[in-house]
Order: sequence, then structure tokens, then C-alpha cells
Amino acid sequence: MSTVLPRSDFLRIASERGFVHQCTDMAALDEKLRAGPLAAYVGYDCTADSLHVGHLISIMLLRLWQNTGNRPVVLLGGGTTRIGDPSFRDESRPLLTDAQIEANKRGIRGVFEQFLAFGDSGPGAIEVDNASWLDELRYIPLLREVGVHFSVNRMLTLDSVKQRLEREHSLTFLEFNYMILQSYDFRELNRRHGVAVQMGGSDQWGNIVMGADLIRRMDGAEAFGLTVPLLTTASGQKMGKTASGAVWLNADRLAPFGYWQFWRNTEDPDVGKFLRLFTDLPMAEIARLEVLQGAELNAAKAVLATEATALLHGRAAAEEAAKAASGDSAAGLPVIVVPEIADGIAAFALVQRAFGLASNAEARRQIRGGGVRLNDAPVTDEALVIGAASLAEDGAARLSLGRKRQVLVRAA
RNA sequence: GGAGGGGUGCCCGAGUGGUUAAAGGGGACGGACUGUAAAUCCGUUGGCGCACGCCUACGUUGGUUCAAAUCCAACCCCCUCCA
Repeated sequence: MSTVLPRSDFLRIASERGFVHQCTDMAALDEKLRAGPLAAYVGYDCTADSLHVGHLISIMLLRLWQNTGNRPVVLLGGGTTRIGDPSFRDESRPLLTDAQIEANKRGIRGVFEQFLAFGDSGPGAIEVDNASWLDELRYIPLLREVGVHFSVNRMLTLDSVKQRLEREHSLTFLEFNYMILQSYDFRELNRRHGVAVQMGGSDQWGNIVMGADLIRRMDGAEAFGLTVPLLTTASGQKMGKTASGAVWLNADRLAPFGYWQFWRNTEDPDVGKFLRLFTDLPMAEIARLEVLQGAELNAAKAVLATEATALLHGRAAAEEAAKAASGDSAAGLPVIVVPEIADGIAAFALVQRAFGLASNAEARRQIRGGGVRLNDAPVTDEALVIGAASLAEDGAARLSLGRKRQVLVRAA
């Protein structure tokens, strides 16, 4: 939008690395940032027990925010998850129980420690849960204090709900309140922690703008919104799907090897973009990598995979995954223990177990389709009994499904 | 509350008594080709130790029938319009 280049470290780097989609007032925010450190927050609802790559771009933005001297605030939506954000969704989210939400919250919080430095002083990151204030709200006071600042006319025009209405799907009053509570969060964080900026995905634009407005109306304070682009792959797919579903950030949902593979399989035109967003590599280095042509670009993908994996799972795990992928070592492959292999187990049953397939039938299909290899030899007979003879001296057999999924199976 | 429309497999959507595990499309997965990319082409896409057979499935429950996603009843849910 603006032809004037930002002069604050944060906005300058965020812009050149491709993080900025929309900003409520780029010039004013730039000015503020140059005057001194600020606090910004991103909210994450506890809808699953792990975040996934779709969340990663905002986490990387918080990281950049901190690295440029500002304080990141991680908001876990223990309260708002009980509502369910309707933005750009056709149907209501399933209502989660409080116990599920609590469990999800526990699963999610760990990942931030990989990317941010927590602490009370200076730019130290802090974590808050909006349940701590939302739970205490009383209805009539809330309506009188906050509700008066919202125009239903305006809320109905937001893109985030328009499609739902136009397609004649039900939008419940429960869900319609989501944006009010998110706005309230922003105001609350502004009061409690001086948070002046809310960042988030582009789908959050409407909710964020409403919050900034609320702060201005209620407290006369200045607040900013900044959104990151919604990432799609070059071929137009929503990013973050892989062979076995979402690309989870928690290792118990997706092992480092699988995470590495996800990045390794980046489409050619996306390599530069992803290097800028998801690694800390200097721009000059990225410029060198992204111009590689044809098969040489694979080297850049390997760098992307290793760097991105190192940020999440640590350098050692990333190196192991890289080695496993190149075939140099099996150390980085996920290990699955299948005791029955000692006595012999049918190929389809082994495949089902090793890759967590939905059914034996699916495993059979994969074998029939020629997608399964055992120690690099194709498995063609779905009923083939696989036993101890297939295990190498180290007691493991290498089982592959397609080109991208590999595990080591052991008897114990 | 009233009137009308609708609920089909991961999604969209056809199907108004048997030949329907349910057309078609999308997505997904596998294969071929490649560079572990894209594009293209081919295959698969309910379960069961699975050629046979059995079981489960078209909002829910019950009924009619030799036979139901298809007919009937009640109920649940969604949409539109009207007070």
C-alpha cells in the first residue's frame, strides 16, 4: 500500500520478509515503534491439543516482534474457545467441554517456548488466558459497557460472516458474540499490559479492527491491527495439509521427520517465500538459495526443511531428519514397536499399524496400489507374513508408504 | 407460533420402491513420468484375514412391503417468509 518504506526495525523486516498483509495504520505504527518498544498479542483458541503450520506464520511474527525489541503476548483462548470463532466458516464449530479445552490448552502452550523467550522484564514474552477475565463477565453490565459500542448493522457487513449468511447457513447468537469477546480481549490486554497491537491471520481482520475501535471508543487510546497473509501453496491449495492430515507442531502428533518432509516437499515457487517467513536465515542467503533452478532448487528445499525443523524441534532433531531423508542414516525415522512381528504378522496389518491407517482395508489398498516397500523392496502380497527375518541386525525393518512416509518397525 | 423448503458417503451433489455400497464432480491417497516440485495420465476412495460371503450406511425412531435412501407416521435439526 504505502510507498514510504517503514523505518522501524520491526515493520521494515516484517515487510521485506512478507509478513504484512494489512495494517490499520502503517505510518502511525511505524512512528510508535520508533519511539519505543510496544507490546503486541496474538490469540490462539484451544480447539485442538496442538497448533499446526497454519499458526506458524503468526508465531514467527511474534518471534520477529520480540527480536526487534518488543514484548510479545500469547493469548490462549480458554474463554473464547467456549464460543467458537465463526469467521469464514460455514458451520458452527463443535462445542468442546471445559475439560477438553483445558487439555488442549496444556497441549498447545509448550510450543511457544521454542520460539519465544518468556520473562517478566523487558521484551520477555508473557502468556495469558482470556478465561481469566471472560469467565467473570456479567451479562447486563457487559451489554451496557461494551455492547453499546457495537453496531449490528456493521457486524453483519463483515466478510467473515457475510458468506455464512448469504449461503443461508445458521449463525447462532452464541457465535455472533465471538467478535465482541475478542474485541473485549484486546481492550483488556490494552488496559492490563499496555498491549497496543493485535496481530493475526487475515481472517481475523474484522475481529481485530473491531477491537481497535473498541479501545478507541472506550478509552480513547490508540491501538493497531496487523494481519499476516493467508498462506496458500503456489498451486492454490490451503497450506498445511499432508499425507496424514494437518501438519501439527507437537512432536507427538507429527514426528520431526514428518515435519521435515513437509517442508522438503514445498512447491518450487514457494521456496523463497517460505525461507523468508519460516527461517531466520539472512535475506542475502535466501536470495542466493531461491534463484537456484530446476533440480538444484532441491538443495534450497533441504535447507528450508532443516532450518524450519530446527526452530521447532531443535537443531539435533533437524539434522537427524535430514540424514534420514537422504538415506544416510535411519536414526531420524519414527520408530514403531510391533511385538507381533517376532512371530510374524500379515503385511496389511503391519502397514495399518505402522502408519496409523484407518483400517486394514486401506492398508490392503495401499499394497495393491504398489505404494508399500519393506527395506526398499516393493511389497506386492497383502497377506505376506512379515517376521523376524525381515529385521536387520539392529532389530529394525524399514517400512515405506509412498515416497514420503517412512518408519522403522521393531519387535521391541 | 404459522406456512413453505430441506437433511444422502470427507465435501458438493444425483437418485422417488428392486439391477444402489449409492451416478457425477471436488478433495484425498497410491502408481507412472520427474527433481521426494508442479502439470499430465492411470488407479483407489464403507468395514470384516476380503475374489465368494457377512455386517454397517442415505437426520432419528417406528411402520408398510417379498423388497425402502426412495412410501407412511412421529420426532430432531437447518433455511426462507409471515405475525
